Amino acid sequence: MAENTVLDAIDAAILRELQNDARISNKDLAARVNVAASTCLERVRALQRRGVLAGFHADADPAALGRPLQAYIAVRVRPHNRDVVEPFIRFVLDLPETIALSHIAGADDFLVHVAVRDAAHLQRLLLDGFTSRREVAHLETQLIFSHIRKWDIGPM
Amino acid sequence: MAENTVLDAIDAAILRELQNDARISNKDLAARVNVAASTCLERVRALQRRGVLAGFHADADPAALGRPLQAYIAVRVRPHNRDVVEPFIRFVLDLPETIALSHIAGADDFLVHVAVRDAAHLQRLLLDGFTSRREVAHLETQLIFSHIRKWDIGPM
DNA sequence: ACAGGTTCCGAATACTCTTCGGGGCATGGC
DNA sequence: GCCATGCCCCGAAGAGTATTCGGAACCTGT
Repeated sequence: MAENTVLDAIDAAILRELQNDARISNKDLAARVNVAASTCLERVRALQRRGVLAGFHADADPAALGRPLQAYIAVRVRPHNRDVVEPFIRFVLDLPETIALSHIAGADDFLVHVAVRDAAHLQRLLLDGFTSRREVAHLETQLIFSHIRKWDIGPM
Repeated sequence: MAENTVLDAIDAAILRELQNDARISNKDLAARVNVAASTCLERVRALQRRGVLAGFHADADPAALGRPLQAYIAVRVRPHNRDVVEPFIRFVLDLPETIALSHIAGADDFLVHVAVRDAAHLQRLLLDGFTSRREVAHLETQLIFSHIRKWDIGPM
């Protein structure tokens, strides 16, 4: 199988199963995709080597951790150069409220996905965390009613 | 330990380790958090029962799957009522390009996170997938330069 | 102090992981 | 056609791990 082609049927099935349940035993995984356990193990390792499988992560529920409110914060950073942007990224990633951070093209420069306790907590985060920083030129906050992440993405 | 309190130190450590590597063996996990394997196993199951641990998922790299370009699509859906919104959500989640979908409060109604092959693919998705639908009143697309997801979120 | 409840541990069995040698099958050269 | 080569796959078996369960230790309120 060439390195640059899409996945074959077995790899795609392995990917699907592991995205669905990363803690499945290798034996059960092998049974689901109809190969021997040893074959399955080697294919999983190959997928990791190729970078297709980037990692395995437990999904913690922010609400169960006392952070039931989520929001997107769109941020414009001025001036938008490396010396300003890189410390800003580090700052955002160090915030415990941050779940994800995107650097985007458009009117806004960053989209920060946060999970907080309540509206007061969000307000404090915006005022003390963001608007107090000099490089933050503009903020726009959108509450998230619901956020659905599709776990099983595949080749197209 | 009360059900409504935050996690104790051991649970927090288990959560951190499993978010970091969901396929760690129970024995290694127990060693890392300094409890017996049997204790560790029971705590992990309790965290699942309590809903703190919502699942375990392999993280596949969209770029390695031939979809190196990501974007946010902000969508306004009119009329914004249940009969229109629910089919729209199903439609978006069924698209293979979709990675995540947020229902948000603000000028826009939804934020769709997609991964595509290239700009032409994105254009086709927007024109054929979204603007051709009658309930889609407005679209705004932002390319994503980089997207960083923080895997280890914890109690605050 | 003691009863009741909870949490933790370690031993033991059942089960799983992982390695490794070898078989089968496609591909390509001659 | 026929063999050599490389690739993928498999099963066996020892090493390692998961899981259960009985009992010890520890709170906590009376």
